[in-house]
Amino acid sequence: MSAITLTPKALYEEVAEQLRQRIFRRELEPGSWIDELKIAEEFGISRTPLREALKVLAAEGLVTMKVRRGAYVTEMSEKDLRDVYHLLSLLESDAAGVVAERATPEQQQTLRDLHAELESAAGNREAFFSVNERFHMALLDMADNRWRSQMVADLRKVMKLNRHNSLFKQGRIEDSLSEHRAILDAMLSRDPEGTRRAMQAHFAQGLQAAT
Amino acid sequence: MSAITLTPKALYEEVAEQLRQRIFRRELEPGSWIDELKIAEEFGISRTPLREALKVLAAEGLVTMKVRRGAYVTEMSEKDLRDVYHLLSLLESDAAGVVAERATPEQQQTLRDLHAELESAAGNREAFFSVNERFHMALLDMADNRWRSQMVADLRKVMKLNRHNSLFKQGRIEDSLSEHRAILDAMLSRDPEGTRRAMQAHFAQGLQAAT
DNA sequence: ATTCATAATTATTCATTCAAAATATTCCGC
DNA sequence: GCGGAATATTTTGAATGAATAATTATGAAT
Repeated sequence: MSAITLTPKALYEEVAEQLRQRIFRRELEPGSWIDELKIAEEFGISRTPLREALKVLAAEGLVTMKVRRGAYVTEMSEKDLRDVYHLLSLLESDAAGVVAERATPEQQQTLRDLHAELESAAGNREAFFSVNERFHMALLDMADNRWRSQMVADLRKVMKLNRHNSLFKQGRIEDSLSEHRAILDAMLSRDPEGTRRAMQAHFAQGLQAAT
Repeated sequence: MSAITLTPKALYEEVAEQLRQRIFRRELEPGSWIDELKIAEEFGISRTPLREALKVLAAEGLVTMKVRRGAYVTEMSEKDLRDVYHLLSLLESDAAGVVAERATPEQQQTLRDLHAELESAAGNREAFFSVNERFHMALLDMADNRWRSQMVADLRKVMKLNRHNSLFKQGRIEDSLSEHRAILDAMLSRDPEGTRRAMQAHFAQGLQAAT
């Protein structure tokens, strides 16, 4: 009957995801060296799939490979943070503009629903963060450009390297919500330029809060 | 005296570059399967560094990994071509705007020089293509955002997968030159908005010629 | 004759082994 | 006691080998 799930993903993919989680949880700190032997032993695997996973993470920007000296968790400077924010703002505002132009009524409803979910999650930091991410990713999907979606996904990953990852300081959740409302309003009015501006304002505020 | 061996790059990096060349030369066709054994034998290496190189190329988007099926050269649809062009336009026009705002007199001179070189290379397709790439990359460098530079470099690589890679049909070189002139003029006048518009026009024309 | 199942072959994926390089430690000399 | 060189240990990088999974082909049954 049920799927025995024979190798849904390759081992190196699984390992890559596990490593991401460890990095995001700061169990592996930015700037620190990644001990291949130790990690391989902890995971109960050999070094080969681990090394392949590290190459994937290096391509994403999460780790940095130094020749003959192994892998290091990427360190984000203040400038890196600003630069990545700038790109996210550029890419996501563009995507939002596209969606404002082309969204079907069903897609508009989906966004309304997600926003409602976001409003009701305002009390819970974790839930808010999670729904927020879903909202942004849904938008990206609707904009229908797999290359942009991939880039944004990668940039959002490296963003998580920053210790001020908690984008949400005092009152930031309320501000973020009202910014989201502005984005949604412009989008539902099919106002691409207004949507882009609103999204850019959202990111500008986010950067402000993160630094 | 001289450098004896000096491993400047890791083997898998070398292999990745070799594979890129083969893909760009269409010795490995889009959609075709990459035979690990065969390639490893041709390069005289083992499968291990080759597999690591393939992971890097997969992250760049040049090859696509299928679970338990190996690596395939990525196929670019017409839509993919348009989507990638759209992103290059977005990212490079943004970069050009930044340079228009912040370029030092020395950097402005460098761009003038590169443009002059481009004008004089107008007769030679290969040379023109090469200088053109140098111009765009110099601009990216000056815009000083390593994340954007990396993304643009990757996107430009996947662009080369397209058979209409010859961005330059009849008369395209002359048009391209005049577009470049417009970009440069706006940039030297420190007109960010005009520079962005000129760069976007340049890419719109490029897409037109490529489809 | 066609379809389904099983077996065999082929290729990917992971582990183990080996070699080379870099760093750290120790020993000897000044 | 300090500094430098040599050796040893640690660690990355590459190769080979073993095992698993998938596809294809063949055979049998309906």
